[in-house]
Amino acid sequence: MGRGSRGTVGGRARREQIERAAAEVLAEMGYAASSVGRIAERAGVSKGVVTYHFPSKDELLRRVALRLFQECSAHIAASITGATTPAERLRAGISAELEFFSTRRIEFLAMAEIMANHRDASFGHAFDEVSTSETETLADLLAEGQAQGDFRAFDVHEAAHMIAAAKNGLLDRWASDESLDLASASTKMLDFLESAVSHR
Amino acid sequence: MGRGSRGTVGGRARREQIERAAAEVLAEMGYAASSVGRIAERAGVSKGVVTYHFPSKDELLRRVALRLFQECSAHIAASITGATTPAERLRAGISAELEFFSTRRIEFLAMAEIMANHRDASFGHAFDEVSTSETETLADLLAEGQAQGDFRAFDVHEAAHMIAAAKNGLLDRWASDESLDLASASTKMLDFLESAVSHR
Amino acid sequence: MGRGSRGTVGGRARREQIERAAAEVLAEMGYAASSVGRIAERAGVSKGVVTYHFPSKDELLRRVALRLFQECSAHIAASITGATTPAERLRAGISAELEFFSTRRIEFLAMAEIMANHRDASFGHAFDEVSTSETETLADLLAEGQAQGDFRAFDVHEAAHMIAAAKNGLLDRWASDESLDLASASTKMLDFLESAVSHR
Amino acid sequence: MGRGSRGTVGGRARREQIERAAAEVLAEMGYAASSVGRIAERAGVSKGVVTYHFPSKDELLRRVALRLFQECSAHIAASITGATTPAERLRAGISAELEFFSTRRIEFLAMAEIMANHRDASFGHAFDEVSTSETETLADLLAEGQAQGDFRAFDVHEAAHMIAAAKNGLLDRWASDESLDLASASTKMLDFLESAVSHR
DNA sequence: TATGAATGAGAGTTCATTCAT
DNA sequence: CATGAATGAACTCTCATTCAT
Repeated sequence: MGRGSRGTVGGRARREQIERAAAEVLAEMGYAASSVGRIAERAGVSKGVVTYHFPSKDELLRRVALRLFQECSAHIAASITGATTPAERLRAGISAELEFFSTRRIEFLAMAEIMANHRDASFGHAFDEVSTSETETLADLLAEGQAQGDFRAFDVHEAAHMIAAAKNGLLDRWASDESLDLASASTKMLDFLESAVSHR
Repeated sequence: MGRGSRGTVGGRARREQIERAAAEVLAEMGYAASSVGRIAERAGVSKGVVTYHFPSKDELLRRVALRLFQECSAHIAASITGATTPAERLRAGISAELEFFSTRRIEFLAMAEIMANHRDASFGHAFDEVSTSETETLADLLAEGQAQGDFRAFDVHEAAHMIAAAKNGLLDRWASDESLDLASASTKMLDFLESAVSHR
Repeated sequence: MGRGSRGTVGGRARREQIERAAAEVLAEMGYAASSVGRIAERAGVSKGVVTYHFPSKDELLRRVALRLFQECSAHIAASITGATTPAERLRAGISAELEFFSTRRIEFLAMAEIMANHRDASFGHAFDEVSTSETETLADLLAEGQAQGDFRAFDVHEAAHMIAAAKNGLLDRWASDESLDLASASTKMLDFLESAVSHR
Repeated sequence: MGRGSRGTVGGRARREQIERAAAEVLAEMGYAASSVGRIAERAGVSKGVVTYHFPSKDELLRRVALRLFQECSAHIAASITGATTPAERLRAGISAELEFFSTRRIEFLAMAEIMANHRDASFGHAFDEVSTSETETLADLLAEGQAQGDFRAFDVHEAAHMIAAAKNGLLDRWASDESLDLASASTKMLDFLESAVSHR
């Protein structure tokens, strides 16, 4: 603000256009090949535009990844509303995440590239925190289920990590194999997990 | 005669030294920062030495990753010997893998960097195949357990993927948090998994 | 937009400046010593500028050589207009070529370096083809002269090769000895050739 | 002498072996790709051997080229003996040269690569001198023929250059087209040249 | 705002040469 | 004599960034 277009309406549109282009290039060509020039070319603008709208390439990538993250979180939160029991909320949350990404494949692949390669101090931490809070939420859910007698006894923290890992593993599989039926695998996984945490 | 120094005694030592240096740089600075120059510097030799002993940077990284892979596989195979029931073999295999990597942290981190970032045709596939065969072995184990009546009914393929994901997730956690008690977490995970697959 | 700066006005000027510098370096220092860095230095710009304006070093050299080639061809074509008899056209064409290069010594030397050293598939062939078509044109001219009774009988193809060789030999001599009087030597050569092909 | 094997019998054999390998590599891969390593590999020896037997790569190449030159000169000299008239000596000399190279294609191609690319002060001059003396010998021959009334009047120096150029042009053609019938083309060329210099 | 132009650092790789063994 | 090892300079090319217009 003050200088440049950051904050104006046209600026926002440009930024989104560039972020979209960045996601496409990342998904198709990988992190190493995702140069500013290539992104600009994909966006149909000159290289300078990218530098103008983003303080740095790192910032651009950070935005691409974080935005998807946030939208996903919002989607999950909305989907959990209405689920009452811990078991339902568990299913709802994981289903929502997988469902969300399944409609945003390119951005998901881009985010994966960024997270895998971006060795930036302040950046990695951001994701670590998100993933930590995700696991904690999960652990709370499991503890609640145990307290209500729905779930059997186990270490809720380790279990939370494992459930998160199972979900991420599924996303990884889907990332390298688009033909994988995410919905079906998701159901199977949730069935397995549910019986793993429940009294039987 | 020939190219490089493959086969000689002094050459082997140098190569190992360079591979060690490469692993250190990869673990500490990440894939992007692991230039040939930096690796040579770390090894205390000139840049040309690296090119002399390895046909290319890719080959060097491939060796670093594959060697650890193979050693790990051998360790697991040796550890499984003696385990008789599917449940025991499951525990033994996963324990062995985690135990193995816990003694080779730097190389593990290096391998993780390489696997995540090396977008090379013939190379990435090599890892895909290994991980596929790992999952298949796991699935076979689960099926055997079901056949023997030790394990309850579930989709063995999905379960195999989930178990592999849980194990990899644990390694990921340990990768970003050295202080994590791998042995303890491993036990908790295996306990959870065991009761998840068993009749109760 | 797009790659490089092809098409803009400022870009064209820079490109010509760089091509000029490349020709100078090639002429003075030879092919092997004509690195991009040296060319940039001679042009008074940074190394990156060269890569910015030309997709590759090969392309730069190709342009330097081909442009001179084309200008020479145009000059010859223009000079032949007005010559009616085969003997006149022969003289006119060869004179025009020698005269043209005599005003472009540096570029000629550069082109010679490039043609001699550029072992590039699609490139070397381009020159082979041009020289082939040159010889064929010459052979046609000789055949026409024979048909009209101006020239005596001889193998037109071999003679065409020989005439071309004589002309190229003269250029070679001039290339290694700037003080050689190209015009005078040219006249003597053409006199000799004329009486060689004519009835006497 | 004193140090090393220069001058010993075994040394001479090694040197010839290396020179042969160098010629092969030059002919097959071109000047730029003819590294010491590649030459050593082709010779079946280690890289150090080359450096041991030759003070430098340049010296090696110089030897490869000059030796062929000298052998060719000797062959020509021998072939001229017995030819009495200038016209016969002209034919004999040129025929001998073409015939000589036709039996030494690889070395000829190597020599051509070296002469085209070797921009070394003292080296280029050596060839310039040889070619100058060749032309002078030719000019003397032509002058002698004119004095004896065998040849018509023309500028002997220019004619000598032209004849040399025609011969070199023929060799150039053969260099880039092995299937060219050197003997037949040579005869046609000599017929043309003979009638060009003779009274008719 | 947007552009093309320019920069300079850094990448991987090749190579002639030197040297200890 | 011969070797493998090592060096360091040079090469082309890519790229994030800066800047005048």
